[in-house]
Amino acid sequence: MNIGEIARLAGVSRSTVSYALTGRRAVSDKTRKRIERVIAESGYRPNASARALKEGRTRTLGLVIPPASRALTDMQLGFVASVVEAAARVDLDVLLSPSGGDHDRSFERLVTGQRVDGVIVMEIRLEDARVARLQQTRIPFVTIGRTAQPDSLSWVDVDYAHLIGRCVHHLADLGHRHIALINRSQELVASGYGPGHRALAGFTEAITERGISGMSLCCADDAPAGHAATRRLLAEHPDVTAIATINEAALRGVQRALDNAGLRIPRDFSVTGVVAQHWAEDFHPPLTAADVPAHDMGSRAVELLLERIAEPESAARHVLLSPPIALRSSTGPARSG
Amino acid sequence: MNIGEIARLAGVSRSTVSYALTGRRAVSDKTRKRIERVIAESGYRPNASARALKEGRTRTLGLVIPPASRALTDMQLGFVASVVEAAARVDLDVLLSPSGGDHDRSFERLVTGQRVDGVIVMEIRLEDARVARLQQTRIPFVTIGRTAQPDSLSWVDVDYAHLIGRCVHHLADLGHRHIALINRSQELVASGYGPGHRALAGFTEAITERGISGMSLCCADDAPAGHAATRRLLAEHPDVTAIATINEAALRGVQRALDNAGLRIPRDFSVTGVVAQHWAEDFHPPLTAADVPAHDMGSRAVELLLERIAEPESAARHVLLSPPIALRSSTGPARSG
DNA sequence: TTGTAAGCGTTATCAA
DNA sequence: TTGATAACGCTTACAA
Repeated sequence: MNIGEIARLAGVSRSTVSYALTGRRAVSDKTRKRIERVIAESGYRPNASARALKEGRTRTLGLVIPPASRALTDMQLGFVASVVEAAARVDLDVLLSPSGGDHDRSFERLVTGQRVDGVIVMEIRLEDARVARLQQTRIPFVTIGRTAQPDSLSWVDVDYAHLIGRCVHHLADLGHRHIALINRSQELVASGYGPGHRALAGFTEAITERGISGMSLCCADDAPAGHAATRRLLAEHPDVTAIATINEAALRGVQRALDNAGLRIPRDFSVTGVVAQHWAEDFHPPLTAADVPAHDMGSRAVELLLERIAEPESAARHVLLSPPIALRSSTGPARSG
Repeated sequence: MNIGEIARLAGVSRSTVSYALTGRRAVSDKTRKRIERVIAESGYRPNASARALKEGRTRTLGLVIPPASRALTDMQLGFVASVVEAAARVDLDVLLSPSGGDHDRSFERLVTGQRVDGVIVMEIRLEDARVARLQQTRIPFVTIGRTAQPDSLSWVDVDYAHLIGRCVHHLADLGHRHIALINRSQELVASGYGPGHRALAGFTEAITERGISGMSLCCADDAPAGHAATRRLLAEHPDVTAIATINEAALRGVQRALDNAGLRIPRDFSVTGVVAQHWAEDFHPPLTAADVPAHDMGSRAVELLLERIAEPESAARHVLLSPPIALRSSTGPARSG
C-alpha cells in the first residue's frame, strides 16, 4: 500500500494525495474527503524512509546513552525517559545509541548516516571524544552535561558546584565544622566526569570561604560501597558531623553505616546533597537535598536541539539548572562536643 | 556527499561504488582500493533512508516502553539497556516508543510507518491493546511478558508462578506455616499485569499443596508503600513469619518495617521472592531470591525477533525463564512459638 | 570487471 | 483545483 495505490483508488494523482496529506497545497473539500475515506479504509501511512529521503530530514532524534555494560543510574534513566517523552510530544522519534568512547559503530551510524536530524549526548566528560566527533560533522547536537570548553556548545546541566556549595553553607550555618563530600566513583572522576569535578570545586570553595574543615572521598555507585566508605570515614575522621553527596546510589549504604554506628539522623549526624527526588524521599528521614530535575533536563535538551536544527547557525545556548534545596529532615544543628 | 560524488572522484560508476561498499559483487582490488581511499578522505557514509527505501528494510528495531509518566522500574530499565545492547551487537538501531494504551501517535508511526523491521513490546498485559494492534499489521514482533493467549505469539517471560511457588516451598520446608505474598500495585494487578496474576496463582497453588496458610496483598512500587503494607501485615496477621514478594521497589520499606518491629532477618522473620539481582544484593542481609535475568531477557527477545523477521511464517517461539533461587541469607527456620 | 538504467515511495516544481 | 514528472540517494538487474 503506497501513495500511488491510494491515488488510484481515489481517482486522483499522487501529488494530490500528498497535498491532501500534508496540507501544503489547497485541495477541494470533495476530493480531500474522498482521499481521506480511502486512506482510512486501507490503513495507509506514508513510508517514513521515502519521506525522509525526499524531505532531507528524518523526524528522528538520536540519543547517545552510556553502554549497557555500565548500568544506567536512576538519574540517567530519568533523562532517557524525559527525552523520549518530550520528543514524542512533538511527534519525533528517538533512536538510541549505546556508545562509550570513540569508534563505536552505532555512534558512527547515528552521526554520519543521516539517520537522525540531531543528537543528544548524555554523560558528558570534560574531554569527550564523542563531542569532538560531533563537532567535526555538521549535525546539530546538544549535551546533557558540559565539557571543559562549553561556551560554543548548546547544553543543559545542573550547577553541581553551586549546589554543593549551598549544601556546605547550610551545614556550616547549622554549626557543622567538619564536613565530608562523598563523590562518585574514582574511575568516573578520574575519567573527567564533570559533576564529580565541579562538585569538588564547589565544595572546596565553600569550605574555604567558611574557614571550616572538609574532606572528600570517592565512592562507587552502589549501597555496599556507600556503606564501606562511610564506615571508613567515621573511623578515620571521627570529628566529621555531616556529609554532602552527589552519589545517590550510595545513600542506602551511608544510611546503614550511620545506623550501625549508632548515629541518629539528624540528631547526631546530618546528611544532604544533590540527588534525584526519588532518592531524597526514600531516605530515612527524608533527605534535605537539591532535587536533580531529570525530567526537566530532558525536555529542555529537546527544546534546545530543536532550536539548533531549525537554525544551525544561531548562537549556542546554555541552560544551567540550579534547583532549590528542599528542606526535609536529614540536617540539623551540629552535636556540640 | 553522496554515492555519485564518490563515483565521480574515484572515476567509476555509482554501481561500482555500491558494490565495493556492500561486497555483493566482485570489484577489482585496484578500483576497490581507489574507492576506499576516496571514501576515507571524504568521510562518506551511505544515506540510511535511501538505503532503507531501496532495500525495503530499515535495519532498525522498535522498542515499546511504558510512558515516562509511569516511572520505569529498575527491571524495565534493564530490559531497555539489554535490548539496545543486543541490537547494537548485530548493527541494528533501536527506536523507542513510549506508549501506554492504544491510539498513540508514536506507536502508530512505529507499526505502520515502515520505520522499523520489527517491534519488541514490554510490560505486557493479559489483554493488551498494543498486541492486538500489532497482530492486525504484518510487522514481526516479540513481547517481553505474555498475554492471556500466548500460544501464537513469540515471547520471552519469567515463570513467576513457578518461582513464587518454589519460594513458598522453600519457606514451608523451613517450617513456616503462615506466609504472605507482597504483590505489585493494586492498579497494575487490576489492569491485568501478568506477573502479578501469575505470581498469585503460583503462590495459591503452593500454599494449598503444602496445606499451610497464605495471604496476599498488593503494594505500590515504592519504599513507603512497602513500609505501610508490612506494618499493616504485622499488625493484622501476627502469625505470619515470612514474606515472598515480586515487588522489588517495596523491599526497602519492608526492611524498615521489620526493623522497626524489632524483627531480625532471618532469625525472627524470613523474606524471599523474585527480584532483580541488584535489589537482592542490596537487601540486608542479602536476599534469598530468584534473580530476574533482565539482561538475558533483552537479548533473547532480540534473538527471537530476528528469527521472526527472517522467517515471518515460522512457528512462534517462547522462552520461559526460570532462574534458580540464589540462596543468600534472608531465610531461615521459622521461629517456633 | 565494470557501466547503464530502472525503480523504491515520497514531495515539489511546473503546467494546465 | 489538479496532474504529470523530476528529483532524493541508493541497490540491482541487465548489458557490455
